[in-house]
Amino acid sequence: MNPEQPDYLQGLNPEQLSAVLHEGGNLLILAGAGSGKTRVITTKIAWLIRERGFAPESILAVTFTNKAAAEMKERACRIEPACERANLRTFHSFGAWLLRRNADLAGIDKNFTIYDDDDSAALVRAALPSLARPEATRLAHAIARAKDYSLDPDSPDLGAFKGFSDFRRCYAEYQQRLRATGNVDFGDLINLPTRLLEENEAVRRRLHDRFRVILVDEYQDSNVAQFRLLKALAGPEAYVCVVGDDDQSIYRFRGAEVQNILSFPDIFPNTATIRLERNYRSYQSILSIATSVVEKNEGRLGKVLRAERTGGGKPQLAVLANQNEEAAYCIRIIDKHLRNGGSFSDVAILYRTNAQSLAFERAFPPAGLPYRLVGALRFYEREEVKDILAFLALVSNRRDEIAFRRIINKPVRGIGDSSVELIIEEAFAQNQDFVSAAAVVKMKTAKGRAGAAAFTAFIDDLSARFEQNLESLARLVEHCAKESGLLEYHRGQDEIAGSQKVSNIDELINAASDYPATRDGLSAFLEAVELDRAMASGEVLQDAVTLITMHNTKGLEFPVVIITGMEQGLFPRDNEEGEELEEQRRLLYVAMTRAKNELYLTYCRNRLFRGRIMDYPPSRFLAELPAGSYETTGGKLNLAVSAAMATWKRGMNVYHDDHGSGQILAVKDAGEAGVCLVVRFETGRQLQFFPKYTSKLEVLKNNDF
DNA sequence: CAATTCGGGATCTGC
DNA sequence: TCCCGAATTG
Repeated sequence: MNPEQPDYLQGLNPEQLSAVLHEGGNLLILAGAGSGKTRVITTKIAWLIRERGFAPESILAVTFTNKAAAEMKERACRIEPACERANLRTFHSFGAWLLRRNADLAGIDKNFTIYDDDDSAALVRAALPSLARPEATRLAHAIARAKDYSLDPDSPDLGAFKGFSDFRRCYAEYQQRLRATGNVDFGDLINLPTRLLEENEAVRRRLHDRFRVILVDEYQDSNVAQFRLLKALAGPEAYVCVVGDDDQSIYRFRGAEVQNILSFPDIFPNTATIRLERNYRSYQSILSIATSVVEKNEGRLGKVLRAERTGGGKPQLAVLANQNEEAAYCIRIIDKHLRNGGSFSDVAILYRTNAQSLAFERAFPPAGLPYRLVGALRFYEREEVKDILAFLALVSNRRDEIAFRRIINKPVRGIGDSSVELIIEEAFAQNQDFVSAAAVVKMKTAKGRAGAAAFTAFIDDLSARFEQNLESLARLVEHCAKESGLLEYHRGQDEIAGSQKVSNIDELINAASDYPATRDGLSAFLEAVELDRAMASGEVLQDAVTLITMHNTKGLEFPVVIITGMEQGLFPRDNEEGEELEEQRRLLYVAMTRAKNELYLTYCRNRLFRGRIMDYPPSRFLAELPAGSYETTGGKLNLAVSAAMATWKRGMNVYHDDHGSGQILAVKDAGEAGVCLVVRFETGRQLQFFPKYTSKLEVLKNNDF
């Protein structure tokens, strides 16, 4: 330890210190889980400002989640308050920031709103009415992936996106329709700034001149489009530092490209590489079991994590009957933790899908457990929020087709599908916005006429209120909720369904109070809601258990972690093989390495799924864990079944020595006997087999699994 | 033409 | 269970 170093550099280990003090070329930090990378980044930002004289405004740090961005800002400001003025954002938030300031040059409306995946799918349906909904969703998904790879409709590489008869034309149609609305989707938030930088020298110079330091956290989850933006943004003078861990790459499904981290030193010359392999977070027993998971993967750089903390017990696996017992088990763990002097906020309950939170949300309040639900609001909860936002979006931009379609007849005002299409066509034909078109088009019924008049008058009234600038934004949003009739409408829905829509609207109104009642304030508010799904989800409880998806835990840590739902078919899903399966292993690795002191896993023998009780064998990941790496409570596990379930799947084509070709109709848990297969052969016969006892059955190669 | 009802089919992760 | 789309009724 060097006594001449400033206080905030004391306590860094040699690798961390060299990462903070590195200058000159570019820097790649390969940082294992819990190796203190956030500390390195925040310390580095503070050091650059304090010791190296960088203006805070010249520093850009991007992360992947809002939670991580907020935490980074808080920790950096704690060391050096001037960090408040540095640009610490998510990639998408940075893209939106850049586009708002250069909207004219990028060819879009300054008050653009951001289309999420649902909006994009709705736009695909509007542009291509012949598509059924599932197909439109798949197409929207494929377009989003193309944008992740920075591919335009005329890019020659689009051939990789198969599965649609005319993908190029559909993509082009979508893109044209999107530009007509004046709005952007998530992919545009990355690609439009890149294009602006690449094509406009003045903008490029200005930004190169401004950003002298660019840091990227969770770099293993960047996609090709983000890599290209980073390249375009980094001027010849810029210092680029990226931090990542290939074992924690968990967003391949949305275009993340591990190649970015491997090729970084080739693209950014004079790159030094520093590895952080000392883990300060978890006990060795937790690191060992986590490492044993990713060791099963083939394509990895490979690194050794060493625990700096000694002690700690073995991870526990609980075998439980169903999701209610699972919630009860979690309550017992939390109670025990509290009795030992811990607090609610020490505990996180992790799951693979958001739908799994429901059992905990039901079981916790009666047990007196406060909880905080992190991340995605479920769709039905968002419905009413999006309705209100659609009115506001229309005030912001009257060409917003999806917002218009969403609320033109909600609550019902006698304007049916055919009338809506009439208005849309009129708007396109006359090149005018949808609200004006609604005022002009002749409705076919008296009800429709009255409805359209009331609608346009209401939008005009809302717009006027923004111009007058008399009320706060929260009051304007409240006015909108009441006078649109949506509040009443959703109150009725609440009474029918017992839902919480009105209180969600109240939360939305509260969230608006942080923004000024101007058009720019409205745009900022809409952007924040779109980019931060957690924002409108309610007040932050002081001390509460965290309910969170495994994906959302990236970058977080908790003294006690319970990973729930270790069932084959849920985690991993049965169709996940190869690269996808490896990604799921990395996800489990991420989940396990969030735990500081105690790690629990739960497996439920059956689970309520789509209103039905379904049997599940244990996750194949449990079968992969070394025998002594954890302790089991609550019952014996039949891991033979999960291994067999991984081999035999419903729908597979099989061949039997005696009966010929056939297809698997069902795979049943047969306990000690492994699995029982129900097979229908081409001869029409339907028979059952136990693969454990016969070798006459084999999997045919022509399966899509 | 608009609004409601009923039956079949689906399944995640997130900026 | 929930949601979509076809079919039916007002």
